[in-house]
Amino acid sequence: MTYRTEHCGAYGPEHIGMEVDASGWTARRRDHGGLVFIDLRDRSGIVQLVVDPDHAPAALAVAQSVRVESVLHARGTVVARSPETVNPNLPTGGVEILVDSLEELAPSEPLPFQLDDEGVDESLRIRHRALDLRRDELQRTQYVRTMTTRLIRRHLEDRGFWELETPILTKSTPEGARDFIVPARLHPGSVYALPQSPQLFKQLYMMGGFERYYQIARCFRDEAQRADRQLEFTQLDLEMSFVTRDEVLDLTEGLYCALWQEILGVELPRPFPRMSHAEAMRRFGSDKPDLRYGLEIADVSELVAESGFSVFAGAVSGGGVVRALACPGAASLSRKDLDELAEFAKEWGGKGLAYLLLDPSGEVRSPIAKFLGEDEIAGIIAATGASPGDAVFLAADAEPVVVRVLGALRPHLAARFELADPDAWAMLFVVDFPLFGWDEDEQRWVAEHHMFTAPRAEDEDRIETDPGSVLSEAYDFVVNGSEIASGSLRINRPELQERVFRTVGFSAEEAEDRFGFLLRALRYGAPPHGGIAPGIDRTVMLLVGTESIRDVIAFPKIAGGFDPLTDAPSPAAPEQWRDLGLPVPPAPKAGKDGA
RNA sequence: GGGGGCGUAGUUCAGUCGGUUAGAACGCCGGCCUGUCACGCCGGAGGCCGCGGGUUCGAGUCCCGUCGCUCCCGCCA
Repeated sequence: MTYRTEHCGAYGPEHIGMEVDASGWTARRRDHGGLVFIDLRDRSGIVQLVVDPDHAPAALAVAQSVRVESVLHARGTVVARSPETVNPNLPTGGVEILVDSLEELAPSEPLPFQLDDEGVDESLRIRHRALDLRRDELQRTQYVRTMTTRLIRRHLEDRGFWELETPILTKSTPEGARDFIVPARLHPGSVYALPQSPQLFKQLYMMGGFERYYQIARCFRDEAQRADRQLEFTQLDLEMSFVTRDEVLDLTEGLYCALWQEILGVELPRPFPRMSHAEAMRRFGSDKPDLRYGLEIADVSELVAESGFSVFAGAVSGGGVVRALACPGAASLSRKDLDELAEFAKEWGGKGLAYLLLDPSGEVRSPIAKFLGEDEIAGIIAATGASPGDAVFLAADAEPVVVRVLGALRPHLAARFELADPDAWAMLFVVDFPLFGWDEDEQRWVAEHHMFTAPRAEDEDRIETDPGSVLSEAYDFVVNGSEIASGSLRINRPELQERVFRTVGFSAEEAEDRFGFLLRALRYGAPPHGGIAPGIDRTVMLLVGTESIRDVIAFPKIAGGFDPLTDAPSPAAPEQWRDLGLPVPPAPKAGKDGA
């Protein structure tokens, strides 16, 4: 007894004449009354079963009653299809299995949705995820995912990395994202936290002399979800000792070249470009610019400082800037489109959006043209490289506002005018991030990356005197405008770590309380070390070309962190609360549909 | 926490200016059909129009609230 001789998709001419067992799901059934065709499907593909009553009368009754997605086991003979019945759209379409006997191993009820329906509500699909996962698209996606982690392991193992584990129940730390908290039953009032990343443990591995660590690590952040963010997600977490920034970047580059080569057959040009954070912000208004298209931002402050257009002149005299970008083909935008773009700019904090439309004839149309001198208009066109048919958009305000507005406008316009080549790959390392950023709400310096990031050696002496000017050894890996990985060289001397803690406002006691275990380890000789953490989910999203992280996670949560599959999170029983020494909360609000 | 979009049959959707008994496709159920591969043909069942309130002679349609889904902002070291 065997369920299958071959997987469904593996049948071909070489099996003709063979007596075989075939099992799988009923993908489709075509009942001709006297003759029934069944598309039998498994992970590998589809093979057609033919149930002919002249050949196997008993099998016909089974074949006529099975519903789609029922699980079948057939015995029969592989036969060649006659030339006119060959199906060229099916890899196995040259053959079929003439059924001798047919057994329904597990019937399926009528489906809550059809597998090939477009646009089925996602919470319904996730609720029936075992069914949904049978879809070709999700099968392929999970295969790319398994290929990705397999290649990662091979690539890193070949380079001396050890796959090492880190705790899931760990210590809650301040700063950064909200922690998921796990009450500790044996220590009433105390909690564990789920890791936001294995950051400190991998550093301890380096201090423990392990040299090269990696882990396909699940990370947890109790923050709002997004199209590309889940409460729990997977990172390739890696760390190296006695390493320089460029060695980490080279390794990352080599890994991604291997992934793209082996999974997509794409040869990525090396080296990947490296751009300073300051340059990225200045030229593209973003720390993760999409370099598949231009739309580069030009500073025209000097040009319009004395302009008759008071908005421009006023911005410059008030210490702000005027910057512009040219969008190809945008001269044809309607008044309504332009109003919407101005509205878009306001949503991002701008006061509005000025524009010049360059007609194909070369004539310039603009509500503000009458305030601008000929030379100003010519200068703006020259600075942005605008051509006839383009539109130039200008923002005038304080520099951070202008950067923010134009930085948001750039991908918005690129999407509107389909400026990004869908087949292009724009890999980029952004380097030289600031070490600190000023938090307006809390009125203090905060770590831009995280508190364990090393400052550049040449900036170290300004940590106390001018924190905002200190650049760090942090870097991001950006693909097509998405942040795919983030990393840094770490601090490896306790006194430097203490200086950073002080700068972000930690007292010595707080630092000791929160990160005593790190400081303790640093005191006994930490190697220079650094690493990076590429997002596995986002990498797979790129490889399969999806916009939604839920497409690459087998069992994702929907908005609000709810899991329609298991209905998690679910209320804890009163005795569970009591076990934890916690008060029993009031009954939760009414559920779905106000029922 | 805030803003936008969407909630009509099992699924995806249509539903005119507020007006008769809310439609289509697929699926489901029954019948016919021996070469289909999105099989075909005939027939049938299936609706608290998310929920609650309001306006109106009359509400799927307009208004308010609410719940759900979704995208975005905040947030995400």
